[in-house]
Amino acid sequence: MFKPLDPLLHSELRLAVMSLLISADEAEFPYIKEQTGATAGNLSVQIDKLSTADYIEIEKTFKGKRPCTLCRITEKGRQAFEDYVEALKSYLEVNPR
Amino acid sequence: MFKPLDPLLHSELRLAVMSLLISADEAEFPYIKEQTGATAGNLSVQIDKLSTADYIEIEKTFKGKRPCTLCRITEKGRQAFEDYVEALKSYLEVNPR
DNA sequence: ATAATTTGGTTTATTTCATAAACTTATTTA
DNA sequence: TAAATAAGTTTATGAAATAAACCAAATTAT
Repeated sequence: MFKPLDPLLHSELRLAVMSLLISADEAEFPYIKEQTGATAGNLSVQIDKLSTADYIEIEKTFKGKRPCTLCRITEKGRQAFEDYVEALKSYLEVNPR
Repeated sequence: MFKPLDPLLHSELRLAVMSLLISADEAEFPYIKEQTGATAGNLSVQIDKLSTADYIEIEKTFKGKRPCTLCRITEKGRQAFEDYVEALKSYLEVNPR
């Protein structure tokens, strides 16, 4: 009846990050921070978790002289997001009985 | 960009409970337990929270000689659920940029 | 009849998690 | 060169989800 919800995605901030990355080739840490309204610390932690799960990949580069953290969604992440959305539907649709 | 998600509803079990009650006049504790696969303890706690927030109302009756806990969604709960679904969409829709 | 089991939960404890606060290092700007 | 800003990371804390333990009444088995 109710499909289990991937706990890694069922989190407001991580879901927002994934949502951003789904429709962007890549995004920089400060951009994600601004769009989500998250604090840097919280964002850092959540990005770590997504990265550890291989839902996203992190590239540490430089933009001029400043460090720049680039985030990209992986195929695994894309799939997980799709599955999550699918699972959510089982909660949101009105189930006739 | 991302609408905040009502933390009371952004919980797998509470969302499942609300989802059940949205499409049922009323439901008994054991039925909800069975449908959600939750343990009685967890369900009891989560139902309490929904009830404290006036998202659902609890009626303690008897079914023959046995106690029977009946749950019903309130108008406030129905509205909160709708708002939650609306907010969720901001995370799930692919945002063109 | 009474002991064991089941039903229908509640209360308490534990573990995880989200978030914020504090800190670090390098770079600009005043 | 001192202060402020940028770009994060690490640590600490408070809340929350879940499970485990518990309780009372009713039913079933011996």
